[in-house]
Amino acid sequence: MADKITIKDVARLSGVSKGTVDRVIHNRGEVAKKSYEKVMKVIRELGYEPNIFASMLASNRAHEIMVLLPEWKEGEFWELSEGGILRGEEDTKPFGVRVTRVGYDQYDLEAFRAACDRVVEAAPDGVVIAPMYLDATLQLTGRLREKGIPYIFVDSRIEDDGYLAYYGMPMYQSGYLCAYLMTEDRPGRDVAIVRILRDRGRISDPTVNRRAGFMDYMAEHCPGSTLPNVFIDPTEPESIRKTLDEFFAAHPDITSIVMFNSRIHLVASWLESRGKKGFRVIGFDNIPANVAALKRGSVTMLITQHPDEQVRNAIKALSDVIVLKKDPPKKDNYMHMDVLTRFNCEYY
Amino acid sequence: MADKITIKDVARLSGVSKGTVDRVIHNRGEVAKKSYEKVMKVIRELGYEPNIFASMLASNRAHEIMVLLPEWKEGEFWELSEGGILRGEEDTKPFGVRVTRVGYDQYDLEAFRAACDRVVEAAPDGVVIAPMYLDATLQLTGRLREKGIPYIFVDSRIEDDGYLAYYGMPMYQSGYLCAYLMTEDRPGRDVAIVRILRDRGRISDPTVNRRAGFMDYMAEHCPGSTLPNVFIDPTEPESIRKTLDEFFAAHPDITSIVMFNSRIHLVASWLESRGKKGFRVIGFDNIPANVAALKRGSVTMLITQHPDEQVRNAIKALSDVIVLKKDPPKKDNYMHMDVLTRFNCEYY
DNA sequence: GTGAAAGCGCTAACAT
DNA sequence: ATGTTAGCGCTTTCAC
Repeated sequence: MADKITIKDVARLSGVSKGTVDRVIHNRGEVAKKSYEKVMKVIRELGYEPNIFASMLASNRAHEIMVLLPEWKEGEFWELSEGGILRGEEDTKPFGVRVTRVGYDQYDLEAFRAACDRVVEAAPDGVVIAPMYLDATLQLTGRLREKGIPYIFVDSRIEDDGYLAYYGMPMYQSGYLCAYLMTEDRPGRDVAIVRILRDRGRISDPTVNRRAGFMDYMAEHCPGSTLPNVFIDPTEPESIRKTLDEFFAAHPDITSIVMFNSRIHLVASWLESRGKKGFRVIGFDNIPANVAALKRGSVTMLITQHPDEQVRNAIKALSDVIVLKKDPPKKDNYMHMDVLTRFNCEYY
Repeated sequence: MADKITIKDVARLSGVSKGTVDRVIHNRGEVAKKSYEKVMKVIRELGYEPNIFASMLASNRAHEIMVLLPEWKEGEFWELSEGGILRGEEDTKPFGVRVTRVGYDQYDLEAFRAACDRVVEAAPDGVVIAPMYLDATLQLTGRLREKGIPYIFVDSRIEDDGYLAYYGMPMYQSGYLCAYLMTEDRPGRDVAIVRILRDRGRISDPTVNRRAGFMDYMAEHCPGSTLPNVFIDPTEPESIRKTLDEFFAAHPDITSIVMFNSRIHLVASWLESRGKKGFRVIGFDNIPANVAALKRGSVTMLITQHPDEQVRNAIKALSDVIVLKKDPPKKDNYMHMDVLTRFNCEYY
């Protein structure tokens, strides 16, 4: 093994027993201040590092990480996170970590609260949270902090400085990038912004910042372009057709289309059904329907967020802190924004 | 802990001692066929899984993974791999794995051979190889196989089916993608292909396939474009200027430039020195000079390969096999090709 | 060919 | 408040 210094050495050199050293290491109290300091000094001088194998073996204790994410139906955005849970599980299983999934209906505040209760009750060793409701999340994190349970945010982040880390996408930047990709090499054109009728309930629309980034880029670089909005209702396929028919009849010159959430495939379907070609269509997130449309050529580019990597990294980071007692990682981690086209989407 | 079945249980139920069970598990021989089968049967029935903590603790043995990569100067392509070594080291250190770097001059066959010898002599538990010379690499892998040492290729791969895995970029596809990005939305134009005078010695030019992908895409989608080549000598700044001056004087209409290796920054510098604007310039690899040019706007896009992730994944995969006795991973792993623009390059 | 036994370094319950 | 001790599950001599 790397280190030869054991708890026994520390005990001998500080003139106490192994038991006392163990108490010091784990802050279990019941130690005279004097011994405590003596032991700490020796540990520092010797550069003692505990042997996690021996530790795990002796304590014979499993750790649990809970992952609090929205439930999903097949093909939806949050399904992408599933792979991250699996990978996170694989990464940390050798350390005796069990990963438990707690789901909730993201449109139902009470469901979110109930899920939070389940988490607090289970008192795991760490929690990964995709925060959906501000107040409820704050209540949760408050209770976790009381219990000394570390938590990491993914997807979005709330104003709460007790979190161990955050893994997410720079939303504003993603909108800025999107505008660049839309207009680079075809400046001066108008762009249709397709939006959906506001989601019920969710406390805040995370795509607001993305839209802001887009608008800012356009204002700076393409001040002449107009950017009409059109609203569709994703739950009403019939109305989508009608709405888009009317909109594009009224704007016959527009050949650039953007959507800031993961529903660009709806636009792609409409374009295909109307036999429209030559559009530049950019959307977000590599959900299966979007990738399929990308491959068919009815979506030009997708900018992706990788909820799977966010979750995987979050689980790994928690495990490192809990099991290996590593120092907390970098707090705010902005993941890469990948540009997918039909010719590189296979590899994500 | 997850499993409650220990070697003791297995021993009891198969009517032998722990010692014998251990011999069976590790194929140490010295076991009567009869006992062997009995033990195996019980292991299977009980679903026994060894406790790696206990195992690591008792054997008290460190593992070593050697990483055989080209040496680099600051800012060069292979410097990017360094981060991957570090991350791989972090990932596997908790398992008692030591990662050792063995460098060689990639332009010197004898240096490569010497590095190979050093690896074989050290007899590590696993090796990561960026194969530079076909024959010498085959000799190395032959010797490793004799010793039962697993190895993983990164960057490129040679015809040798004994490798445990390969992590690399789909070169042909990357050229295809490159052509798409170059011509999408600006079809029909000519493209200048800047190449460097052939590298000394390296057995094969890995960008050959990339160029083939590019040419194929162009032939299929832009048959009218001509694609003149111009050769520069990266070691002679003065000659680069002269060569490009002459070339673009002779081709005044060309505003699209591509390079298939990591030297696109040389073109960017020339464009800047001549005050040329409005070019579409695409190159490969996010080495610092290229990223800087991207940010300055003199390179339009970079397609990146991520040698760091390749190396990191390779180290992790080896460690999993060596320490955790996991099944060998998926053999051929093609990494994502990322499209970098000035607005998302910060996040890689 | 096989079993017995002494650890590996740490934890935790129990003495003191 | 501190020392002692019996394991945790596996590996590895060493006898037989």
